[in-house]
Amino acid sequence: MAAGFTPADIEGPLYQKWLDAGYFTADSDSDKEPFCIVIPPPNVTGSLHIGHALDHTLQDMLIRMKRMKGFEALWLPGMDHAGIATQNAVERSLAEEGLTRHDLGREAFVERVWKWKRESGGAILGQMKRLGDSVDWSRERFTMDEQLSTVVLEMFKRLYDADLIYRAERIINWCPRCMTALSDIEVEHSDDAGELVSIRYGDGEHSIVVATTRAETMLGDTAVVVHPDDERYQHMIGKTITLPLVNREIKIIADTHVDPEFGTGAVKVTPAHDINDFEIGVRHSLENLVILNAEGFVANTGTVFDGLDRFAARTAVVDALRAAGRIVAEKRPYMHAVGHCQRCNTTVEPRLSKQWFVRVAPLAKAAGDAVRDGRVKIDPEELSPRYFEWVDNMHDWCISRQLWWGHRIPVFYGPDGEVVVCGPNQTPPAGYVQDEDVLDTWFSSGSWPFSTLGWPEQSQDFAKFYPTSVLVTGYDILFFWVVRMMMFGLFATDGVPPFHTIVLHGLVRDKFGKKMSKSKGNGIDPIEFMDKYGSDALRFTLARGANPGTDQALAEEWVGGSRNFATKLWNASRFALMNGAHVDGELPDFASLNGIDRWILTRLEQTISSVDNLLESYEFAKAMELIYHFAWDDLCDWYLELTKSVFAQGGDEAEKTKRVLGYVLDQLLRIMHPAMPFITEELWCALTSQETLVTAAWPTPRPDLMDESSLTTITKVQELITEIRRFRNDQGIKTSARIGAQFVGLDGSGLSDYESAIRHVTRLDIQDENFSAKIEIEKVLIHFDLSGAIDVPAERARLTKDLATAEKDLQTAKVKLDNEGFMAKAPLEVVQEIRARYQQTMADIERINSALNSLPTK
RNA sequence: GGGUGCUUAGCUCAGUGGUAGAGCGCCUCGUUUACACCGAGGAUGUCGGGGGUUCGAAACCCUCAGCGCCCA
Repeated sequence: MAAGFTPADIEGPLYQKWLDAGYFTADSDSDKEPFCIVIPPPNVTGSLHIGHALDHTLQDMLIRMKRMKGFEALWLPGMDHAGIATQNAVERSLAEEGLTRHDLGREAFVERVWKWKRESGGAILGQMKRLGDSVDWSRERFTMDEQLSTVVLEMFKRLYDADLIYRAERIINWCPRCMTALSDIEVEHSDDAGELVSIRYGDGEHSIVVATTRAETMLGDTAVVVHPDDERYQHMIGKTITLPLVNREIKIIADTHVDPEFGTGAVKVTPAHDINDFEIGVRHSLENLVILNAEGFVANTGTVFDGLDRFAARTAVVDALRAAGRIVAEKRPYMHAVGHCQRCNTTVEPRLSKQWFVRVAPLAKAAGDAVRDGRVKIDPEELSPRYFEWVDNMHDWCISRQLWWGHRIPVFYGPDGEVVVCGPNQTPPAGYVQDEDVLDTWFSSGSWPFSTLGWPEQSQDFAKFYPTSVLVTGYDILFFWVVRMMMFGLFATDGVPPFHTIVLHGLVRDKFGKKMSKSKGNGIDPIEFMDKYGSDALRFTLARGANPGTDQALAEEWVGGSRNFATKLWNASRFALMNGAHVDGELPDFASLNGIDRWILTRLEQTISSVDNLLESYEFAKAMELIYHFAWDDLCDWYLELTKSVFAQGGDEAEKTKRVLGYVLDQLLRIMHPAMPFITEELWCALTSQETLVTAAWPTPRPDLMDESSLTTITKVQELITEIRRFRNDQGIKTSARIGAQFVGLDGSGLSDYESAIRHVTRLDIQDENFSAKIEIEKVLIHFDLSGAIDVPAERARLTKDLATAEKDLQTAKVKLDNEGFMAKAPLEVVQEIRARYQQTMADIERINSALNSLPTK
């Protein structure tokens, strides 16, 4: 084994070895119980960011553990085609050649996108290999694959036939730059500085003041609305008023939707450009005037503003109103929520247009019920209100996208407006023309858990692995994707939810807990960290920070710390092998082992059992914490140190310890493997001379290897050693200096078996002399050979400090025991514990006092 | 505006009724053949403020303050 651990030397070759051996390839023919996770498909244009690294680490941990537990484990990889993002990317490269997609035409453009995908898409797949993802590459899927595209047709047809897809003229979110409709979730809201302008409509008695942040929309106003009970406007309801600049008469209507307390209590209504106004318009049969074209320019108003873009028009309209004396108030900046296109950040325009929609009410209800009645669990449970809030209030889903890259809507229009929807293998009547638009990307990724497994065919994969087991993703895409999979899965497979558990993790933030963003420049590149510290270190750091459903801060130092941990494990294994640790068959008879061996085996059993429980309940951080402390504290700091004297003495005792050490490492590496697959594989193969840890068995409980009493005994040994070290430290004795000492009373403490181990780690030699310095540590009297040079003040300070601590503890216990309420009402168990603590502390105080009194006075 | 979290050591975070914890950082000492990416020892908290429940509260309830997220 190399003296130092260099991740880069082992990671690539090990991953290749795993691929060559086919360990990750699932067998749908096997008798093993299935365990399946489908990957949240990353965007084909994307690369691995730190959020993926976290998401994949957790999924890989579950998959690797289940594989070791003997499940037929399938982790299915793939990507989505990211309609808008991909089309944007290819259009950008076309623009460099001075071309637009229209120059190429639809067919050539789509071919161009495929070419781009082959050459530049899917960079993330190689990065997943760096991370060690144990995905089944033979089953890799892409949402634009032929099979998955067929599923899209099938789903569209079935939903349409079930009256769950319809076409309608509605207000949708329109991106004037991407030139397409967006669904609600593709719009991000932020509080922006805008303006609030109050405008007087009408004159004198017959006038009303309305306020707006979008003055240009007044060109499309078709009404002013007030609350029916608002006394200020009673005389005007039902009349008309003249719209300034346009000189059009618009109605004054009453609707309870208006909040009379807000502003003037009167609201201008632009039904074609605002969702709330649209709904009012429907209730009152108002005319919808579209005053902006697809590019966001004012059009068809017959005013001087035609041809201005919407922001220029806003200024121009306000100027014109001001000139006409119609501006009552102007407030700038006025902070208000503005929607932006998720992909290009352009301000989204609510726009009336004809689109295809999914009628979500019944689907969303089914998705909500599946969680409500417990068929699907959300972990952690505290996040389910967010899920319910969404599914219970979901609006119909606009699925049309005015793009060329994606699944073209399988609807054909006849010469007389007939509508025909074609499923797979169906062709439209002659002369019918297909809808120009494509479907939202989420429409295909909503089918991901079953489309990737071969549905609607009863394929072997589908039969074996559907429903999948758990879905692991960030809580931030609960609405984007998880809800859609739930709706589609329940619909497509007759009420079978696509997974039984949804595991939600949080976001990775910077070291100060701030959200990472391009503008702040505080982003973290996982590849850089893998280069510097190794994949295992990054994975362990992320897993250790993954408390259920909560965000985690990540700093380079933390990853460095995990690298240190990996190195520690490497060195400990090297030490073990150098000392002949090995694994061969069963352990020596447990009862014949010394207390130190029994202790480490007991601690190992406890650790295995807790780690298993924690991983099974998705408590990744806590599991990693236990592993870290068992490996570093129990194994390295104590067990390896205490066994050094055993190895030094050799003989039968040492032979047994070699086997125990080998066993402990073997088991530890197994439970660490899901989190740190590379280093554990390397070390385990060196230790056991076996082929791979990837398919080795996960540890099962071994109550026969537990001895609770060893915990108490070794804790006493540890306390004694710590006290001796403290004494040496306070006395200024060098760690390396060997000094003479005699132990008196080890027998009485039941620690005589450990004398040589204690002497070894505390570097105390036996000398058959009478020493002047006598120090009592714990209950053991230790005579030190300090050549008469004991540092009395230092020792007095040490003991005085101990005394103060003990007295404080005594006081705390005494207060409780003197409290009648406590004695009467506290559980007997607790009372006994406090009583024992009281007696122990009394004894300590006595001991310390006696030690203080025996110190020389000068 | 509606919902929902959070506030514990210098920093980032665990801790759902019984003597306040971890990692990193900090201080002192140290090359004792696994490891200086290390070892040994040490310091550090009116658990956001105020009330209440309880024998006992960081934890449960009320309230105030500050910060965050989601949805309007």
